[in-house]
Amino acid sequence: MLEARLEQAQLLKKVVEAIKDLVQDCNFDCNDSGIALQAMDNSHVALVSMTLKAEGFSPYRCDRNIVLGVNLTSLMKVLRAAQNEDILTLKAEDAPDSLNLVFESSSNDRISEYDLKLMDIDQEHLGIPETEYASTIAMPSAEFRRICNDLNAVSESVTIEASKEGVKFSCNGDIGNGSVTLRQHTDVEKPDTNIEIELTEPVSLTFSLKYLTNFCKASGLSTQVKICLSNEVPLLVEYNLSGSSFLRFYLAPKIGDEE
Amino acid sequence: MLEARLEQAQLLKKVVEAIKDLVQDCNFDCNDSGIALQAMDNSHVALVSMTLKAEGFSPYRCDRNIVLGVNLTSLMKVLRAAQNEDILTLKAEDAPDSLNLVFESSSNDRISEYDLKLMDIDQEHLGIPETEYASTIAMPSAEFRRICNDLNAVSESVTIEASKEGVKFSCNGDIGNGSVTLRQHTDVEKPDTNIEIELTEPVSLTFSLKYLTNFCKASGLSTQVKICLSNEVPLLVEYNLSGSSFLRFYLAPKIGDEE
DNA sequence: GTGGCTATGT
DNA sequence: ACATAGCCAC
Repeated sequence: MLEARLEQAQLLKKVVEAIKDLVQDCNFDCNDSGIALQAMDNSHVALVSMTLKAEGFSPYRCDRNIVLGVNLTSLMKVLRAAQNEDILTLKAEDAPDSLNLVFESSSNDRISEYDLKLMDIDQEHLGIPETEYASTIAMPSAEFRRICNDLNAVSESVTIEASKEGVKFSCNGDIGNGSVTLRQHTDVEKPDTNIEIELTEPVSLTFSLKYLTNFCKASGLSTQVKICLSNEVPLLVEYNLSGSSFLRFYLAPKIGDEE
Repeated sequence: MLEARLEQAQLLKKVVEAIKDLVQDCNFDCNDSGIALQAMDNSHVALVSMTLKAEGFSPYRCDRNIVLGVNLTSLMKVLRAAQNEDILTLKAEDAPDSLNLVFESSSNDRISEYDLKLMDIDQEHLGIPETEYASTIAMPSAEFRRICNDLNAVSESVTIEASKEGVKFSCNGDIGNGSVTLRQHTDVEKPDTNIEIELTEPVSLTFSLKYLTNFCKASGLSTQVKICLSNEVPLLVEYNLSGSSFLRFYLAPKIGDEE
């Protein structure tokens, strides 16, 4: 059986909020190392990969592999019942037909309990190759969100160019064009505001802003975001959660005339 | 004639806001003790009972009984003209065909005046029996609203069970089920947050969440709400206003297969 | 001044 | 159902 106690119910709430527009139904794969989720969006352009490590829970217990097939819209309805400081415990049997969620108020005078019906979801196995990226950009997640939202007002897609001078987000649209250029910036006093650019080779790729703005719903989960690029390879947008848990989004670049 | 001056126009505004979705037209019965309203909703499942005592007005004057037949949608349109700190004076003749509403800004530099046409409404007399309830729960009105809204995401009806352990709100729906359990809680420092459960006998009753969430629109009128239950008797949801004025909602329980 | 919550409109 | 804007609390 699974029993996983999460001090911050809102962590799961934010994760589901960030991915429910991309994926309707998906499997949460639980084993002794934690809870993981991989799913493609309906149009098979984007891929979501989340891992919540066992260490992020206290306690965490999962004797054997359990697959929880969840409708994320229904899960979201339940998670909305979590108040800000609630502690969430997830429980499921070994061959579950429902997932049990218990919210305890920190003051302990309120307990809410929900059973969410599960479903069988065909698991298309998603091999996500480990990739050495040509460029990796770390920046404040709020800044990335701002850039995507701003450029989204001008165009449907953005070209991201990383070079040793910095990183440039640019787009062309009917009403005109726009670009934002960032250069490296480190402040030991405020590491959250750092912009770090690693580069082995210049890259220039174009992506759909609709997806990127969607990914940016996860900004609340982490002050920093990592953007990994290689030519002709899907972009990786990574939010690191506490204790080596993470939420990653992959997005195939647009090619040629699509741009 | 009636002349009633209400320091807080928004009191009446909130009351009408809370009941206008249940009742379209109703009589305001005015006499020397105050202004009262009783009405059933269209489907005759819920009943609203409001009393604004004369003491809540200053001054208050009503020589003889006056019945004001009001369309609440029209009244609401007029009350929306009230600003936050406005003082409201209600005036009517003895056999009125209109209700006069005057809004004065507290700084006294603006006066708005409206005359609302009245209508004849057949008064079905509603005898509301005094009941000794098997259980009475007092709790923060915001918390009750939160519970009703959360459970409303899962199901159309809620079962309220009061026992000596506490009170449990539970529901069953297509996507799963949910419950919220509260236990007694008193804090002399913050009496607004108290949860008090009186019980002479355990009760378990099921109600439509559509109506309950509707009642909860009155939450802004009082920090606390009182929920009174007896088996097979309509639920009473009571919001106490200043000076023994009150707004009460009654709701017949669902029985048997309806649940 | 900031953040959370509620209510409302699309 | 989502996003926004106003309100209230911290």
